[in-house]
Amino acid sequence: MTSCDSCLVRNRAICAVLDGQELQALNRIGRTKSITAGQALMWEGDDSLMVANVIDGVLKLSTGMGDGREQIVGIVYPADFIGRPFGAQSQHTVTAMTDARVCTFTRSDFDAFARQHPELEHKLLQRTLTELDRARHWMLLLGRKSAPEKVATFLLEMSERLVDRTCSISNGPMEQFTLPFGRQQIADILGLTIETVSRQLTKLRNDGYIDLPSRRDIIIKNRDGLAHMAG
Amino acid sequence: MTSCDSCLVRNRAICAVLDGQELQALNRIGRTKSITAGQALMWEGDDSLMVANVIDGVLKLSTGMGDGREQIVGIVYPADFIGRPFGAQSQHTVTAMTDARVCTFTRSDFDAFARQHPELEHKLLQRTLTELDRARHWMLLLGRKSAPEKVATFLLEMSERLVDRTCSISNGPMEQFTLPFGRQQIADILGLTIETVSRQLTKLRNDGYIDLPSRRDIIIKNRDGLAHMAG
DNA sequence: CGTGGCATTGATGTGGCTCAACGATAGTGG
DNA sequence: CCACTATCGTTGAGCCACATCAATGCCACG
Repeated sequence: MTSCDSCLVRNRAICAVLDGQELQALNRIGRTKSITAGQALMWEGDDSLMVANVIDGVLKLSTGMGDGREQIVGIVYPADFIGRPFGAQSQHTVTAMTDARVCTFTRSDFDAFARQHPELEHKLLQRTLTELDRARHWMLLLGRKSAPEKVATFLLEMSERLVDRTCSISNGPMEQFTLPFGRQQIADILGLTIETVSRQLTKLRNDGYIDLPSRRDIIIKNRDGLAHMAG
Repeated sequence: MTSCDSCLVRNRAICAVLDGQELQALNRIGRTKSITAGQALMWEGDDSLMVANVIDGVLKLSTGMGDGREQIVGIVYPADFIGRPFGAQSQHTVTAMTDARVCTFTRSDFDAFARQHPELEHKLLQRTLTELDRARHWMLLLGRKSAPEKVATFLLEMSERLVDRTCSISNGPMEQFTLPFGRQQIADILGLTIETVSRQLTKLRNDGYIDLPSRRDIIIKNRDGLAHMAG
């Protein structure tokens, strides 16, 4: 049995506010689960039956439109929380973009536990407020930014969010990183087509703002330039 | 002095979970404030110094881009909560779209009160989760829908949200309603230009989906048709 | 050495933006 | 009460950014 004590995200997930005894209780109702890249964990419109903490890996939240059109509405990293507590339905699909491990709870178990632990609810509230701010800020990008602005914003955002948090030595954004997803998914994040994303990236490379050593690797060569372009 | 007992939104705002005594305590730290249409209540980037409940009126949450580009990221109705508790900065501007009344608290007062009343925090958490779902769903519209789909979706959404909640007799969407804002603001909600909004509306009128008796009034004549068009 | 799944690149089309003129409506002051 | 004006909305013409359609290139895999 896996113990919370050895959990990789012990100090960063919402569990961080719990003491040893509370953690034991939470541990009893939790269950770690491994997912392979591409696999979905829950579906838009389904009954909300589970929630989870991400231990390892990157997942996407997405919503779609009958015809194939899809919009990625959130990206979830280790220590983030997924699922919809206190609600009947999942409003979006959760899919692993890399192999991932999550610590799952049935929603009813989690809801009951949370209601008995105000500190946990408070932490969850803080996270949710932050996510709401982030989502709303992304709406500006989707509604008002041009393709070059979108791509530049995206690269900067990624360089900040993909910082390897296990290594707390060098904080601040990274000048070099590997994207956890392909062009189609970048397009689905930015509300563009795959071709436009590709063209914008090669343009940024040709103009000396970035390098593209391989399909999924990015090197930022001119952060200020990108920031200026991001609008 | 205004008392919570006579508050219009007493049973729908987050305060609904508080008992008489708690409400008195909250009443002591709150202050009602009137705002005229067009006036801003807080600004993007400012220190988060106050939070509030909306008693009456409609307000917008918006974020902008240096040049004039603006995106409306939320619309706030009576009984909704505004502001950013437990955080240092307002992430968006709050502006009244109609004359409005709000019940304000300094952020520090509210934060302290909330931390002592888990039921209140729980209610706030539920609201925030719902708002997050709503914001993410709107991202699909902004990122992936065409102009006709956007406008159709907007009209349907408005007909559901503008239901006069003081009159609880006829629930369900309205076939006739008055928008609390003009064309520019519709454009800023949908990520379009004013001209495109205008054209789409007159097209919907010419095709018999809606009527436009005056600038701000909408009559829905073919809800199913609109729903189909919304994608 | 194929084969299949991405990514890039090019050619073409078009939806929505831009720029500009005009019309309607509400508010104002004579 | 009506002319005057400011504001807002509509309509038209033209254009451009991004989508679409199509071909080619690049690896990683068996």
